[in-house]
Amino acid sequence: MTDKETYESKNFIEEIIEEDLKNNKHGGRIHTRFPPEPNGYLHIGHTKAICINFENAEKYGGRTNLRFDDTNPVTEDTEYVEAIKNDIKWLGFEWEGDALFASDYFDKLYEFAIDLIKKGLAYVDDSSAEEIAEMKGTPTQPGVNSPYRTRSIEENLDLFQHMKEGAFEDGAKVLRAKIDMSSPNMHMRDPVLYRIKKVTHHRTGDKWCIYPMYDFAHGQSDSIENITHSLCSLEFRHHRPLYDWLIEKLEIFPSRQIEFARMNVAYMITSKRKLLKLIEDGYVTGWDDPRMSTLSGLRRRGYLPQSLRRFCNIVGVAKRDNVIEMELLESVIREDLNEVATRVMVVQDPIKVVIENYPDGEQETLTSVNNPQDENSGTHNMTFSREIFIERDDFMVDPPKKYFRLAPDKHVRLKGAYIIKANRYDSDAEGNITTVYCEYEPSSKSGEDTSGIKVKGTIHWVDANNYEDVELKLYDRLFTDPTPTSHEDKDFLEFLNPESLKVVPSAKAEKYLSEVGDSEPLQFMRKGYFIKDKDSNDERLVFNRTVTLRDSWAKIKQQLEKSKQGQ
RNA sequence: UGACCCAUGGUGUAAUUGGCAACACUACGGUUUUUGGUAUCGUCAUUCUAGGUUCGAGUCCUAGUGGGUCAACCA
Repeated sequence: MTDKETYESKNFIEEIIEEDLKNNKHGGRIHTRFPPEPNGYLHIGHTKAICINFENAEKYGGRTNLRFDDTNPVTEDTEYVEAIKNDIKWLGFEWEGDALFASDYFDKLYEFAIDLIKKGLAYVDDSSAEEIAEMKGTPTQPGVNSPYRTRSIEENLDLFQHMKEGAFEDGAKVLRAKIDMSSPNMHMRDPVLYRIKKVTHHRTGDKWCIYPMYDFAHGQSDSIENITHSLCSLEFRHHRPLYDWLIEKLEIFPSRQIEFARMNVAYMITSKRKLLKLIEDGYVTGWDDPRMSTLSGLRRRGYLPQSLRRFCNIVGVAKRDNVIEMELLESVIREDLNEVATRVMVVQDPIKVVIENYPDGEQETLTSVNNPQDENSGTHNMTFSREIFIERDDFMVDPPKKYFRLAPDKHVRLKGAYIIKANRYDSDAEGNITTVYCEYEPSSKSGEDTSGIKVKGTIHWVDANNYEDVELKLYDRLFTDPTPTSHEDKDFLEFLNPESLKVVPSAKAEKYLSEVGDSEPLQFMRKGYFIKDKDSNDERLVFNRTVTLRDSWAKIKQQLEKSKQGQ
């Protein structure tokens, strides 16, 4: 065994951690954190951040805190706190101790601010937001010092205390760090540390009327919690010098910020503001609409938590912008569902088949394997009789050569039952097939076939004398463009897919479907993976399509149609 | 017209740190199959460009090009 064979490739974060471990930095302790703001639901993009933080800690024997970054009471709410906790648990992660809140540190943060003022490194600015923006300059032009920048420490201390006590109106004053108004990094141009907001906070109530900004709360919270590796996305790169500056000046625990590229998935959006817009304007039914990129949406859609985690691991971690193809996500979920889904037969668009040589009034019971991938999955029963439903797609009057399904004078196997042959059919005034008349081969029963008939196709079916009507929700991508929010000249709503949801009000399902559990993964054979929806009740069963099965016939069909047009 | 980050197949990541560009997905073509599913085999790259260092460069250096980020009292 050589080094070559034992070598395992590491991403850049793992390399940093292993280097730190090697140097016994922080005594070999690894402590990460996931810091969501409770102002919306978690989405697929967060999943990557969650996995990176929790899995790296787990891998290197460390811990991970869950800390809510709740420093802006205007947009935050406890409803989101509960939803976020629920989603993280669903993914299978356990955070260290109780959930933490940046708002737990408001007292400490206030002391930090006083410390900074006393060190002559922060000042109270009376300028308006517009004036501050004006004085800040632009990325290509240096800013200018605020006239209030030279206030004495005593005056700053006094003013800041009065800010805290509510002596000033919202926006009248802010506390700023005194750094460098000509820095090429805009975040170092005397960033605002505290602002006045006379707003009730979801946890601290009316105790405070000044609230710290992100830059004065996040890194400090990391430090207070002794976080060793603060893993965040690339857009915070420019904040890092400020993150480090504050830690240095405050002389507190030196957490280290490391940035990675956030994950983008084609045809999905992850802007909380835009997701909220979809809900508010009624394009979707809520945060948990199965078309949403939210974890609650994906869960309702039938995605498995381990699939999402595996997806994030396959995608990897790096520092370049990326858009992951949806096909990869679908491949991962199909792979997992294939292993566990119970197979059932459901006809979505039925036509009736009458088996003329099968005795009228008779019914037999056949067994159906629950999952051919799993020997221990068992079987369930289904009935067969003279009249059955098959899929409209599975019969063609004048089929092309490559069509392996039912057609006049052609044989096909009914999955788990008999071989049948079509003799004739009825159609309505518009030419739609209404009934196909067939004969079956009694010696071809599934598992004991002595007929010797070779068939190329096997189709699914449901006993027309014993079935359950169910509602199906067939979901497709929510947008027609892979990156709907990337167009400067067009609003993302212009790319909404009008066919993102198709409802099948009464599909014909085998009876067994009424017995399946709420979160039992299902495969509707030859159609796709489904999961029972929470809208199901005693009168009506509703199923969401998680993802279709791969469909190579659809491709062949498309090619046939194309070549037909070409002629 | 500033600073910072990034650049390897259609997509996303690798390349044991300077030594035969690999894996997965997609696409295409086979095999198997009582799901046109699953499984399985095969095909698809002169590493953004130009110089340089070196016996040897995807990797190091220089310049360019392209993409991204930063100017909220948001996080």
